[in-house]
Amino acid sequence: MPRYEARRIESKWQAYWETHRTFELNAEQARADQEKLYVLDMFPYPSGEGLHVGHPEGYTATDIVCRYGRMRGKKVLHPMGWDAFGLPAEEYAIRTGTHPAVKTYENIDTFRRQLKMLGFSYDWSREFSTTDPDYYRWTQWIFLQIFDTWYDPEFAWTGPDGKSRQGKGRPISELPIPPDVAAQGETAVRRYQDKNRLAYQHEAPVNWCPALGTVLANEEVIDGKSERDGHPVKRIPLRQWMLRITSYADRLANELEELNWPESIKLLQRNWIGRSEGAEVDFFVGDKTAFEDWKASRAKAGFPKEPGEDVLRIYTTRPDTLFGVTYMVLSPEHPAVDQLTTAEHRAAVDEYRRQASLKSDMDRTELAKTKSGVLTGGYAINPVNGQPVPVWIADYVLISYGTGAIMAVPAHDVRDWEFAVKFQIPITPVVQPPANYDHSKDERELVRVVDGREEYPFGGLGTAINSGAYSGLATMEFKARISADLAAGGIGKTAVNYRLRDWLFSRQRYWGEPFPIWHELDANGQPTGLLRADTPESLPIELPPMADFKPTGTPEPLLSKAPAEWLYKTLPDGTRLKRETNSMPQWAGSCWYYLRFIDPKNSKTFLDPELAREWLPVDLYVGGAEHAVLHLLYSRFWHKVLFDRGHVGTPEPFGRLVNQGMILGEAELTGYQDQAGQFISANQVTAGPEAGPEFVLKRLGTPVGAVKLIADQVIKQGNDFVLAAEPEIIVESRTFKMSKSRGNVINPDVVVREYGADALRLYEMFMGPLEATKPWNMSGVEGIARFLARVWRMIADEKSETICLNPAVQDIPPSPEQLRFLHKTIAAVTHELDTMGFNTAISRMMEFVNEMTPQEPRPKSILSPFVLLLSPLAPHLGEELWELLGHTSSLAYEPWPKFDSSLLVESEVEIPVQVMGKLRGRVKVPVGAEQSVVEELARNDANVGQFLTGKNVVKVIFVKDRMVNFVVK
RNA sequence: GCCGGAGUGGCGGAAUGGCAGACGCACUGGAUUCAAAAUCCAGCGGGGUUAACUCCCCGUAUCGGUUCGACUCCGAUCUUCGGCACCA
Repeated sequence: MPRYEARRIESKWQAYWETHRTFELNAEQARADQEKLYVLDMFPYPSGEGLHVGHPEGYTATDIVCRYGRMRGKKVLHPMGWDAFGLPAEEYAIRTGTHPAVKTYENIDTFRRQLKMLGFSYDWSREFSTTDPDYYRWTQWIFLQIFDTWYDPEFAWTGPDGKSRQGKGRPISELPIPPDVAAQGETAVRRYQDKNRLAYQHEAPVNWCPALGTVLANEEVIDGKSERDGHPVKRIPLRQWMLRITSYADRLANELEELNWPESIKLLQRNWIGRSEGAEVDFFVGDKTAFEDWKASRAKAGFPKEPGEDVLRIYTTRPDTLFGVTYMVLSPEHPAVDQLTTAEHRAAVDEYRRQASLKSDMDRTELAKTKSGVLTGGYAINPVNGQPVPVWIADYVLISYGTGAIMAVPAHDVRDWEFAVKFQIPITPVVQPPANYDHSKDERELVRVVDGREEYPFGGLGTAINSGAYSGLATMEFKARISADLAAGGIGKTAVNYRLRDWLFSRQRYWGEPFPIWHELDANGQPTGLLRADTPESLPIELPPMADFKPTGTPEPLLSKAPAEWLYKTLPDGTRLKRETNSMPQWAGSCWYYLRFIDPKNSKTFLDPELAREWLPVDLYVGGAEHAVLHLLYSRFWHKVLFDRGHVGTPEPFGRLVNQGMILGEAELTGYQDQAGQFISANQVTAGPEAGPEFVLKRLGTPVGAVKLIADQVIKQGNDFVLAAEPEIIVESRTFKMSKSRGNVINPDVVVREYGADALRLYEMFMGPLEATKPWNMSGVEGIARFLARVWRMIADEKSETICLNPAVQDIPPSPEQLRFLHKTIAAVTHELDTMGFNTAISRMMEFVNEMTPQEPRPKSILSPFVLLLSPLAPHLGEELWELLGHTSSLAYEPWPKFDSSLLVESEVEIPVQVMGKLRGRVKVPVGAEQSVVEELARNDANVGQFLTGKNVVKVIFVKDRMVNFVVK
């Protein structure tokens, strides 16, 4: 009575693949002369919750591509590993006292078991975790490479990819040392080098999260709260490690061009990098007579690299509005604030700066609606017209962007306008808008009425007015002209800025990679600021044994509690050294794992160059869009440094990127009731205030209860769902992200137990396009399980006691129709797999089964190729049926079925007949029939004739084998 | 606010300029069964019409346009999801 038994079949073939090492790519195969296919999943963080249904979505897609690739004769690299450093394991350690490694490797075991249960064709011999010392040894090694590199923006060169570039990461030993630095001796040279490295230390306000006991990157802070768990974040100054990703900003933006990535992701990255072109301009600080001298000296000496104490350097994208400057703003943290502040304003300035320093990013965002600031009392001189302008400080200017100082042109910048209106600063228009200009929404909101006339800020392009000799120029021309004039006068220069900031690379946690860096100590045990790097031979720097993982409660890193023998050492020359006690962020390990998979066991180098040439770049990379910027930008950055330093030969790590869409929970119907139990339409209800009732009436704010409804209680009316019993009441129908709190999480273990791994795989692929967000539906899984059972019965005998072929399956020649149907299916499925159209590939196979199952007898020669088509998607069932059809070895490397296009040609085709573009009939014609033949037949069609009689056919549109259309008058 | 994606039956979706709704789910009716499950068969956007699955009208968020012909291309609007949000 063997029905389709997923569990029996799946465990049998999983054991088979494991013992036969079916999917391992050994050293010889890796170098074989075959087309390569490197397919990579974004490796998971092995959380304590285990696998989520979102994981198998991408993993199934890549598995299908790999299995299909093998059958197409490619050598396939398909690895899996674990991104296992990070907070949850450490938090668990804090709670329980268990070492993070213990919990981490436990979780990994669970994940591995779950993934194997789904039958993915990973080469498990390549598995590693980012927490393995054998792995993070090389993470540290790459850090040392970055530390050993400086960026030379002028350097023109041709890379191993044959492309010419300007700008290169070069060894620090090649950094030119300015003579004045060299003259100061070796220590000065070392400090100069340290300042120029791609990995450098920097004291800056950071996002300190007391609850997590760590500093977070800007990217990890959302609305002033930690991205993970939403703990509050404060800004405090701290010495941190930074990676100079901004040096690569242009290349990271420009080289997106050649990648086969979704355009939306490329755009996201470009916006994140946020390149802006403008000019830096120096405003002289001093009196008017000194100003003329300064101008003269600048005209001679040119624009200096560092601004010096006698000027305020600003960045602007609109140098053409210089004549409209009516004030300047420094960010509260700007170093020149002290010097500029007059005695009269000292107290107010100090208070404002104190307030600003206390403000978290969240407070700043909340208060963004109103501008704030205070006068310093200082003045600077506008270089284009010699006018002194007052200098303010305000927190709408950020220290981390541009020069931390702006020239304010209220007439042409909405923020400056708002500020100027509030503080009654003059507004001088210097750009005339085009005649037909419509103000933007932003601009209209800021309208003010002066002498009965409406005035608006204007941020667009126009014609210069009130701008001295430049008046009358168009904005773009003005910009170019004045930039050149400023440069000639040594007062300004063109400059580029990025929204992207350098990458804050240190964390204060235990469970991360230690830095391979030492700090030199002076006689008092204080750091001198000089650094020593560990040698590559001394790697890995393993995490010290520790029993207490409680945060220090201060920004002092947890590793500062490490044993002294780990923390300190003395060099033969007597220099005392202390280890860097920060650890690397979780991104570090995931920045380069795709490289290690190519050569995971190598103990001599992080990646054999020959293998790198063979396998890079990754051909297909699949994962969630949540990594659209951070991980993908960081990885690309590291890869480019390794490229510049000659360690990899491709400029980009991931050739093709596909983002799988999110899987949402099952759709939920919600009705709303007031306190009396009376139903209320969903459009009257809105989310309640924070810490109040969850839902309230829109108009009255009174609390409203939500009840879950079942499908029978609801009907569709127009665009709304309404109560069947009270059709005037609109109910809400929507889907939500899966979350523990909502209780709509689907556990893949349960699905596999109930329906089998093949059913789960197939269902996730059948739900819709891979990239789309789509809701889960358990009866859809049942439908897929039914399909698999139908496939089983098409080939296997369900009535027999033993597992054997269905008696209808026979060694007979196929009929021409069967053969054509098979070849149509092969052609369609092949095309769908090539374009990753898995949902439609499955539809085609369903059609095949619907067509073949009723037929008896069924020729084996038709069913065998079908099993091959099915096998990448449902590999367990595929193998089982393949065996049943008399084959003795795995189908994993069986050649993919070819289709004969001559068999696809039908002799007759039915084509639609349209009159004025409306379908009025169909005619059957031989394939390739000429217009005259088809037209004749079409005119004779009774129904078509009805629409032609009494009309004048003015034109006939004919597309061979597709359609015919009569245009009549 | 800005940027990007998406709106097609009760639901997931298919069709990317040429027969709208493939395939699946749900539902309805029937067969089988003592009964049920499973399975099999049929129907399934709305309205009208016919002796006839006959034919007609409407229909892919809304409004307008291009075209012999538009779910598909263009313009505007609405809704929704995602990202960014004082970046000078």
